[in-house]
Amino acid sequence: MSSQPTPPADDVAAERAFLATYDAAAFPHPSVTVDVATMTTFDGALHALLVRRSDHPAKGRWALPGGFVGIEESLDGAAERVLRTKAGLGGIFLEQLYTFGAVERDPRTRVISVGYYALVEASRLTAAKPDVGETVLARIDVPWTGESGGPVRALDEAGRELPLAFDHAEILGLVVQRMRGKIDYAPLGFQLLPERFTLRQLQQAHEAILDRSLNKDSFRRSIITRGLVAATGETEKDVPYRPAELYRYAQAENG
Amino acid sequence: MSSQPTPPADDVAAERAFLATYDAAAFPHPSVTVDVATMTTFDGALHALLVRRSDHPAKGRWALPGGFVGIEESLDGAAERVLRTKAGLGGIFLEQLYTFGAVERDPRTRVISVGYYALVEASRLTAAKPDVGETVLARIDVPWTGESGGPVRALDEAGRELPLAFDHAEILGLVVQRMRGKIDYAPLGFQLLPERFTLRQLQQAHEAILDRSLNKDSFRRSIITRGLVAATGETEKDVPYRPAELYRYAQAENG
DNA sequence: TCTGCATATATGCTTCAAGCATCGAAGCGT
DNA sequence: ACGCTTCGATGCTTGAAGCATATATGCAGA
Repeated sequence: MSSQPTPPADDVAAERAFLATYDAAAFPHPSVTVDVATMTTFDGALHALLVRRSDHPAKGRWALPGGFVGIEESLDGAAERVLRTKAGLGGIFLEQLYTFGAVERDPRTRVISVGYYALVEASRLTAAKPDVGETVLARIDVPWTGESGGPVRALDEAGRELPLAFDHAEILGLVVQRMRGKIDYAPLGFQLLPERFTLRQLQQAHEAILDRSLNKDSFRRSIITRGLVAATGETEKDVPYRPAELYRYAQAENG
Repeated sequence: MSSQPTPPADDVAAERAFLATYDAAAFPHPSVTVDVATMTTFDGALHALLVRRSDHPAKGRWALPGGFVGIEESLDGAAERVLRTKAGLGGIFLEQLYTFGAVERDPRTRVISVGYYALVEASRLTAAKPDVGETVLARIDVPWTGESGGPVRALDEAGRELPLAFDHAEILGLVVQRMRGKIDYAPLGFQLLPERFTLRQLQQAHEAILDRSLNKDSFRRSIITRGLVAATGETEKDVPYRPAELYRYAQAENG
């Protein structure tokens, strides 16, 4: 805030003197990690990237990619680093979710975890090659119950439930809840689609997030009248029915 | 999550052995604090409790009450403790807001701050006696601009702008933004009023949060038809006009 | 080539909530 | 008794969403 008045010069000197003697390591601190839920949609459902833990604690269980926050690294920077190094992804939507601070959430020691979630189109996520052992794109099943979704389950392609490490089921539940609360007014759906998409694809992304079907005409009208999309004039190709027009995201030009 | 399968017995033994040798203090950690914005409404505006910093850094500036998170204390517990010890308040609405993790946000050392906000009725806040030096109930001015509010200013009763420490202006801006986004569907307004209140008082609380006037009839209809309030049969007293009926909050009974 | 099919896209009707104006009701003060 | 202020109800209008219907378009198969 550059509009704030500058303190008197002698206060500045006193502050400098204080800082020179401050001992940051004088008392025990909780550790801080970031955990990143990378979400995408396909087959009409939300999916998240999970990695199988190769070490204790929770060895063998499935977890969100995460890492400790460096001493000279911002939280956002740490989340970007985890996303880049553990999921092989960069330049995508990434937003802080919530911070989880229960004392016993990690059995090793006191760990506070700042949860993030990222959104990416499915083709980029399946093409990305994470360099961290065994991974899976798990279907995240959180039944629609109006407000705060139902129980959280992570399923593999065969429908088997994957056991999650730590409190990561809780984190994923909050990710889904946040996405459901936000998609009505924030352009989350576009982050899950390629640059050009049909309105049907956009609706399917919304339906996957919400876990409920939407009225087709109302959806189209709402998206178009709000000026969220612009027609490209092109149509989809190689479909066995009438091709739909391709649209692109048009960042709200209101006036 | 008790529904998860139990790992095999030998894995449990291996995990115990691992934990016995884990050294939590082996690498440098950022410190973690909580900062609590205690909000109330009166005179048609939002107000926040601020304390004047008596020590460096930022000596003399106004700050949100805060404190370091203990090694065996949850984040929510730390926020409750700060609220109790530094504002003299307990048993009120308290919710996590966002976590601020820029590297240079505190000049002492690396400090990550988990922001919380609390809501309380004005009479309880003015009656509470914080035991931490000089305090002020600052009017928080964030102009309504539709989406993400305007510039954040903290003003004393005379309208003078109070200089804020660290990134606390940013935190307060996010508090207001969160409250504005949430009040349409969450019962925030009731937290700012006594148990029994008139619909006019509730509307004034909403208007103070939003910094804009609301249509009286639409507001009444919306609140009543959503079943958010129940009439008590009593009316307000000692008013120089027709007394309005007193209502109380009725936690959404939908069926 | 013609026909059927699946989907896209446009149009109209109904329902419901919000904005807005009007009007009577209920207390208090002069 | 009268006027003032606010409460609280009623009705009208507008706009968005749900729903149904009708037409358009491209492909596949007879």
